[in-house]
Amino acid sequence: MQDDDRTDAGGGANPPAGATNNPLIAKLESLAKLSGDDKDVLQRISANPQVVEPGTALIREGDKPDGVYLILDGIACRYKLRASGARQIMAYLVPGDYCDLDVALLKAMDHAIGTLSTCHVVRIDLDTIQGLLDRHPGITHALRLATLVDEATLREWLVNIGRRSADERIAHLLCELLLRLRAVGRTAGQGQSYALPITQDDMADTIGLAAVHVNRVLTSLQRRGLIAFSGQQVTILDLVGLEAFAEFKPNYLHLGGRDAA
Amino acid sequence: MQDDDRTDAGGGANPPAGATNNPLIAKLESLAKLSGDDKDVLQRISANPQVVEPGTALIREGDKPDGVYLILDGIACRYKLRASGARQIMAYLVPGDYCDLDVALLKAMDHAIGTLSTCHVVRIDLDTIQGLLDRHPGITHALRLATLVDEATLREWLVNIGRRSADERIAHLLCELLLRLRAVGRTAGQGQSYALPITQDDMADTIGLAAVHVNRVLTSLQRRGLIAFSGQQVTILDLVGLEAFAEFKPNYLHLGGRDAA
DNA sequence: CGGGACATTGAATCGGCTCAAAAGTGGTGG
DNA sequence: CCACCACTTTTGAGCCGATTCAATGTCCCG
Repeated sequence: MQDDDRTDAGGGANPPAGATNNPLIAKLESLAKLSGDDKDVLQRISANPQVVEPGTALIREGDKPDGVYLILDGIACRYKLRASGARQIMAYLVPGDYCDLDVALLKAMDHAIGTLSTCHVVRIDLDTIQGLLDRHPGITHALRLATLVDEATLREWLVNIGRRSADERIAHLLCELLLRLRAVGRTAGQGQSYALPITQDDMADTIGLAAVHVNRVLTSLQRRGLIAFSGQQVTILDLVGLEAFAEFKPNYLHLGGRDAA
Repeated sequence: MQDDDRTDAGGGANPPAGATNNPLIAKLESLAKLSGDDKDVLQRISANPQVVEPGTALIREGDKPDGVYLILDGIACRYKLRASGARQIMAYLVPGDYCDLDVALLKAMDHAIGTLSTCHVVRIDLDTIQGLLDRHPGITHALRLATLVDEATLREWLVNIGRRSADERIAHLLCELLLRLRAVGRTAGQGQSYALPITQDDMADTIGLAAVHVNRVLTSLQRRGLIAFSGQQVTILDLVGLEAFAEFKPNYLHLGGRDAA
């Protein structure tokens, strides 16, 4: 939809002042040092993204994966479907995220990947990836770190669903998204707000709740003055309060600077 | 406690007929081919395990990890604690499993690892690991596959907690454990039963339920003739029925042979 | 202006929780 | 060998958070 608006909005609060607009570079730089050459290569890879409609499957369960998708704009996700049609979303792919560097080692995907919003996506074939890993140790290292963070995030989501109340779960998710989007320069305002182009249904399938209840919780969080919505733009009005409420500890994101190790 | 009894019990139904008793070798062989030399090296690494009491922390959240723990007997787990004391277990480490090959890349652990039962454990230092990765490509490949399976398992647990009922969750967990323990030769009977040396409290913290309710569900699954308990030995009486009930699809374990890819 | 997707609100229900107590179970020391 | 203790399992009763079902409201788009 209005992705071009968002590009402007992102200009407000990019964290490493004067960073690229390239979310992959920004993400990897938040985890490790990259050389100028590394960045050039990554920039070249991100050229000419294709635009994908919301609700498009990029990879289906059972497929033998033959490439990697890099998200440059929008939100995609990993998910599984039950026979009943119930869906569980297991990860969000925000700008700078990519899927399954080395899943090519496996014979078949055990889950699907699809877009939640309109997305700008680049497909990178295996040879390109391999070349990258062979010739750019700095990138390789950063990508490995990123993989570890993905795993840590997955674990935190398990804690979220398993041991937090509905209100806490949503608060936690909103905190996480703020930090992740900040790291790739996709926040607006004073770095307190961001576009969240997903439906309440999507959010429900993310945190193991029913959509109706997600609605009630969001309403309640707004009434308490913790967050505000205007359309699909979320603003965290009281980050400290929201983090405390959700018992959010950002350590699992392993962000280089600001918050803990 | 009676870990020596268990060693005997395991002798009943090792899957690749005439396999080693070494669970790490068995596990890796279920994922990839290993040379004789590879197996020798792994066998040597597994020598002289130390015995660890139930409820011992092997690694604490915040620690800077300096080695890898390999489980040879018993069950350990990854977990996080909330301020309230609530615990979420995020993974089981059964014989042949190990923790965090390359977590040394990170500055601090974002979760803890501890034993649930008495365990036989080997600590492998980073140099040994590095030597293994440098000199044994076959092992390296198998270890990478194992890491992917760990991730896939974590995703399936998220689906389990997020989108299955209490009964289905427990049924699913019991199915998964049967297959995992079979793959490392730790089942007894006709490969339908195994030792599950954990409390109902542990299980509750694993699947996001209260211990009392775990008890009721276990009782109910027994009444329905799907499983049987004798002490801490579980027997899956009707695997087909249990899998159907839990909607268990073993594809995410990526086991080489028997069940799908 | 009409249709479709999404959000919002209400009412009733239910799955799983909390609290509480009783009944094993195994280990320990006298 | 028995009594005792701590831990775990089992069972009951009542409650509450989240669900389902259903209706209404809102916005966007053709």
